[in-house]
Amino acid sequence: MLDARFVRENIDIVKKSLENRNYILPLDECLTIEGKRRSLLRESEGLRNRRNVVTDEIAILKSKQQDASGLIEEMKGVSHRIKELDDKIKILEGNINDFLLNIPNIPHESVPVGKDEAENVEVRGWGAPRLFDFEPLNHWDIGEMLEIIDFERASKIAGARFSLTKGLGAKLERSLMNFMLDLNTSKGYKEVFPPIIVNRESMTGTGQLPKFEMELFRIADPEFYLIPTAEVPVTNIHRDEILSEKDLPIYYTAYTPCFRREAGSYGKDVRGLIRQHQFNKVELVKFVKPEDSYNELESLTKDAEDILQKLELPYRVVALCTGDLGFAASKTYDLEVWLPAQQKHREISSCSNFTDFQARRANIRFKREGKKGTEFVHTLNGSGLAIGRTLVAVLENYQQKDGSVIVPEVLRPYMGVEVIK
RNA sequence: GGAGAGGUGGCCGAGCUGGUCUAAGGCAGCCGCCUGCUAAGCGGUUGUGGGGGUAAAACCUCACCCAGGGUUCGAAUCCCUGCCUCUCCGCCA
Repeated sequence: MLDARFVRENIDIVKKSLENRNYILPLDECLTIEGKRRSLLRESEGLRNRRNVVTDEIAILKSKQQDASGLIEEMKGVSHRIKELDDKIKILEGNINDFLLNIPNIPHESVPVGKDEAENVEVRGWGAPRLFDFEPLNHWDIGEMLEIIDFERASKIAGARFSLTKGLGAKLERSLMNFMLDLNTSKGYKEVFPPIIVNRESMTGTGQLPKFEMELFRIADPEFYLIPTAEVPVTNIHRDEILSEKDLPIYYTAYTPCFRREAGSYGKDVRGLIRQHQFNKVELVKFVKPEDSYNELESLTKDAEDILQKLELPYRVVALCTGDLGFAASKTYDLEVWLPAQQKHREISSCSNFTDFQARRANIRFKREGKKGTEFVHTLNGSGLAIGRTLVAVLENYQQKDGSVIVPEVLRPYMGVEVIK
């Protein structure tokens, strides 16, 4: 969410941002409502001031056994008027808030301007795609041949876009999870294991609600939501808190299952593990001081890249353009891993700086030493990494002609074997 | 699921027969004084958000005693609803 005062004082910046993101919102109308709200608020507060004064006078008169009926009559009218004004103000505030909640974050000046993902910019690459002396198979064929992934039974149990790993496949999933958590915690990220169903406030705090309800699994009664990413519970750890400057930066890493409706993606990636309703992911989350957040984005991205490098999987880093940038993000790097069967790079991590956008919604502030007042922290997060897609990348990149799969060096202590066959 | 207790300022804790509560008192923190010494004493000070004001401050003002409604001229205090915490019983991974 943007600050109402920021919007009214920087209307041109906000308009430019919306234009670059291909958004159309009636900003001027919102500003008119905001002006109206402030004038009503002033009237209401003036009357309250009057009432506070007169109420004390009434108390004094009564204690002296004197008549106060005139003042009481007057105050009846004043209180009535205050209530009228407050009702109007509340409606206007609701309108303004709904409006602000639907304004996306402002892209950083370094973000390339572009219409859609075709205009994203490759920043760097790492590793060379392996040369195969045979036709590489899709991961779902490898998985079924080795009997480590079972799509049919998963759809019997739950439905389409669910999967079941077993044997060394299940162990590979668990090994990836442990490897990533161990690596991340060795760099100072604190491991947390949060709730994976959350309330509406948490979803609103990180920006999933109210705009993206259709993408979430919801539990109706009582109302809860399944998290689409650990970003939600982990960022909300500090909702409505005032941190002290010396607490910052705070780094967390968390493994959680993630749940997504994938509404609107019918026909996309229908086979395999790429797009599932339920998948596992290890996430990196940071709370930092405003002046540090863009440097922290670079180091967070490097930390995610390091996982791919240690797994020796080729990838590239892409800076998202304004048209492809997520709602809450001011800047995002996607990591895309090379998948030989598809002959394509596919997203395996998305690292974003949300500046104060989530912090304002979730009310996460900090206090500087020796300074009055509070400021919003900046929040960042990135996958480190999506486990299902990493499993795909390992199977496809490490497959052998005989159908077996070599276990990456760094996973062998976790797997206990060198080859899956 | 049944029975009971409770949610007050950074923390502890009074107030809860409605009106100097602009919330006592204590602790902690900060500033100063005194005292020659890691102690004690004395005085002062301390939150958050909004509106106005200013070059920026100062300053003025409104709101905040879990949240949301209600009663009243006036609510921390009375009434209703919800959320959360704790204790006991039952059930359960």
